[in-house]
Amino acid sequence: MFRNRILASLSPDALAHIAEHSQHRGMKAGEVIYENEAHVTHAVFPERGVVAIMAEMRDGRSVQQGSVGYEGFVGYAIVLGGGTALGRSVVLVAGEALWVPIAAFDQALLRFMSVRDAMLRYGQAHTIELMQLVACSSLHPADQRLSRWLLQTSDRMQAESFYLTQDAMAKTLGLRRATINMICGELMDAGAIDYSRGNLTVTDRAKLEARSCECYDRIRQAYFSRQKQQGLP
Amino acid sequence: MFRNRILASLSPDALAHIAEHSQHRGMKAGEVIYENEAHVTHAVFPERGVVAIMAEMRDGRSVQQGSVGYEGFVGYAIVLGGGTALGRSVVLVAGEALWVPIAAFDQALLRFMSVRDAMLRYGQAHTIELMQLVACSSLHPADQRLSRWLLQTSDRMQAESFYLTQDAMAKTLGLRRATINMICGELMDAGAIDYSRGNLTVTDRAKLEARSCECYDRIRQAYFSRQKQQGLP
DNA sequence: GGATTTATGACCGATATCGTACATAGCGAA
DNA sequence: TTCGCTATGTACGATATCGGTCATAAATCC
Repeated sequence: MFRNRILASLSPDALAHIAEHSQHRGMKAGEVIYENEAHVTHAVFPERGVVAIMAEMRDGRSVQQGSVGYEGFVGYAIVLGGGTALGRSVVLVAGEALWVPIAAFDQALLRFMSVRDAMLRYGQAHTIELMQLVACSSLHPADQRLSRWLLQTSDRMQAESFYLTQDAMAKTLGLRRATINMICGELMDAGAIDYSRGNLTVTDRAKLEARSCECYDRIRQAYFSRQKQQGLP
Repeated sequence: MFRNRILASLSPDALAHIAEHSQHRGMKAGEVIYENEAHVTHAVFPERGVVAIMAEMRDGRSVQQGSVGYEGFVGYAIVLGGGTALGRSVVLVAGEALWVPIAAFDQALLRFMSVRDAMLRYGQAHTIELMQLVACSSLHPADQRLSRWLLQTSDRMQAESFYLTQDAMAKTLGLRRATINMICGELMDAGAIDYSRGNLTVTDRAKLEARSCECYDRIRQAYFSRQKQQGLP
């Protein structure tokens, strides 16, 4: 039914309620969903494609603080009760998403246990991801971080091939394009990826995992293998 | 009554319920509160001192993923419904804390709106902090990060002086002790801090702010902006 | 088909940080 | 007091990454 994993996990009545009030929209690459601290009007559940949450610094440099694909949603601030976006969300790889108005979403949170459970699960995975990313970007060299990030993006795309320029990768990882270029060359020489003018393919996932840091596995586990949860009022 | 800002913000009935079932304990520097993924039995609200949440990598390197002082608590995993610690929490600067058993805490969450509100507020601030730290550790040089971190630690201590070895700072920021030593020298030359054998004093907060990155302000705002200034020294 | 834009590959010197090692000063214990 | 431990200051070469620039190939537009 829904590719989005959170939506797919909801009980039928919750899903019916949400779907009734929502709409499907395409996401074009580069499109900004929310500016940082913008008023959040919808929870956006990607069905396909990847949204990057970006930090933009005063000096113009930027770096990704997290990303969202079919396994999550944009607008976590709603759950935290803030109402303003925690970062700048930009479409990194084009796709489409379900836009759920905040009123319908809040009501669903209130009414359906399956929605609350899903939010707790996502909140936990998301928090673990953020914590691991703090460590990763402090400790791990650029080639390992890029390898990790390519694997994560491939996971979130549920695809081995997608469109991404070196420039986009550089902005995302807070590195220079020249550095990305060099590492991409190494990864191609190693046969881990194939790359040409934005058309990126992960050709050998095992090789890419070998070149990435332990953070990839830890984050993947946070999203894909923690299931025990308890309900919260 | 309570120095801990979360406890201080609770309604009298909630506070009475929590205090009744809890106990005060000292925290010695170096003491481990929870190992990573350990079973969480208490929510720990520091009254004084600072607890660091550490990531430990397979190669033995470590780095701080966040820290907790009088403005927060250790055991956020409880709120997320996980029950297992999200990182390794270690006492960085000695102090004392209120230990609230998980049963009493869950009950308070269920029963008192003020507890739920406090958790949402803290969750939001904590999430913003993590996101900013991801950006900071990707983009900002060691001297700015150390300056930011000293300011944050001073804030969490509500004091200008505290005990911290260069070795502890190095482990915390994921840098070499030699690097810390160099930067501390610069900060002392600039008159921003005073330092000798672990006895650290922030002598000129303004100078330290000037040398730190914008991340300090952003994180401080996340924790302190929607409340009255709570006696920052 | 030619012009323009986009994305790349590559190069330079500069600099921040690393890994390691070693010598010394203060401090507490015996 | 003397000893031993802890914390420090410092030095060296190695390496990763930066900042900036330029040339070129592919794609796109007219």
